[in-house]
Amino acid sequence: MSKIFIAEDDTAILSGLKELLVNAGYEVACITDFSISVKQILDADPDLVLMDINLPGMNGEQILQELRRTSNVPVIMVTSRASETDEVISMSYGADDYITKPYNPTILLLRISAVLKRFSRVEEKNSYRGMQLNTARGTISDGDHELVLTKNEMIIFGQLLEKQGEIVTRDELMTALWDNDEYLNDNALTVNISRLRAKLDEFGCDNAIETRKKQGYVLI
Amino acid sequence: MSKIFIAEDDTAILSGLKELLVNAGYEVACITDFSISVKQILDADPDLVLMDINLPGMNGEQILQELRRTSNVPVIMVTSRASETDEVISMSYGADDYITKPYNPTILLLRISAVLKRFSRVEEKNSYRGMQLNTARGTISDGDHELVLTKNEMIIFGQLLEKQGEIVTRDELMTALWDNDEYLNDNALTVNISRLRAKLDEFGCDNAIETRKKQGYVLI
DNA sequence: TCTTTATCTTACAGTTTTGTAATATTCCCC
DNA sequence: GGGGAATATTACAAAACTGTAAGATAAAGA
Repeated sequence: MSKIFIAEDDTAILSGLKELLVNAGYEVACITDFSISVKQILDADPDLVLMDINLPGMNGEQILQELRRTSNVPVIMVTSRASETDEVISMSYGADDYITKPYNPTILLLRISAVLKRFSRVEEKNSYRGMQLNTARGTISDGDHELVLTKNEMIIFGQLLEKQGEIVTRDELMTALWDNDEYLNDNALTVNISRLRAKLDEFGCDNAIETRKKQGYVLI
Repeated sequence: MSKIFIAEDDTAILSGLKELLVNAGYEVACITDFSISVKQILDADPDLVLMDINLPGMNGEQILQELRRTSNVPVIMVTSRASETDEVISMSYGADDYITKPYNPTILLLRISAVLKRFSRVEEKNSYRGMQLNTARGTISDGDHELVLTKNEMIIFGQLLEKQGEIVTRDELMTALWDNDEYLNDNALTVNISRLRAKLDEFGCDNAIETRKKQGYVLI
């Protein structure tokens, strides 16, 4: 369930939005007092922010600019401006979509779902069987345990994950591993695959990598 | 300079778009014959795709769906449909924005620039001083040479890069490195920083990491 | 079924990575 | 400017990583 933060000071509009989103199955957080701060948003750690461009004190564009310094959370701007150009300008500040008031509930929900889907598309590349892949740390974790992969294992797993369900040839893997400039024993890859499999098995991911003889490997 | 692929079969519209985009400083690629295929787009390797939703043979939504199986390249759909809902539905297929015909040139350019900016925001996190950081491979490359970092070096560099220009405390770094469950010699971090610095220096990035005594480190 | 070829496993050794300790240097604060 | 804490450097040894080789399986084709 995705959490949506609503940055809106008009209580009537706010409660309308809240009801709409809760009924659509979202978790909703909103500003607690009548001044919005970036800290409030960051603390709530939402999956998406719905922000009125006209907020008391600071305007939405400023908030957005400040938010963008530390976060990439998707933001949809709610604007009452008539000019299309103004809307696009607000997007150039880093918003991901915008919608004009008065908004059509169905369209708002569709836009929210589109933005969330677009983002999960970018991020889901880093997950496998519900586990999180942390490329910078070279680990896979399922919340409880963490599997540490070596550099070679990471490269192989990364290649396989990028094309999960599809065949990755041995050549592709060897190029990714050794850049082909130094030709290594053809078996080196086999050994590395074997080691990765052993680790994945031990971690509970049995038979994650399937061999397609004469073709390559597939991450199931 | 960003490369934009135009998937449009109407030659009049196509040449109009082409002129507009080239004048705006973009590099333009387009379909060569009158059937568009996903392969054509992938081969051109564009930074953004501008696609008419009504294409001969296959419709734009199908192309988009197929494209999305192997690529995350941003796509703007050009649609002539009147209903806002239809537009949003096309977005739910994985488009990143849409625009209705007849389009306003200024708005089209603004949208293109917004989408490109949004994407570079997601991706630029992985670059430093014009060099590309490849977390999966554990390397930094400037096109010519490649610097191979060890796991520890990668973790430290990753943390610093994520907050480039801001102070990262020693505690944060130690948590990232060792998760605090095993308390290590406080000096272990210092040594690892020292090693990372040596490598960066050797690679030509002199004084990339500044010490802020009693506060932490900053990646310049 | 038999042969051939692709892939797998295991053990080993060279190399790299990494934490420790001892010592040196830097910089804050009085 | 000097004492002292924070940070750096260096050398070393243990641990982890990785390619090689030799032999074991497994699958495809005849």
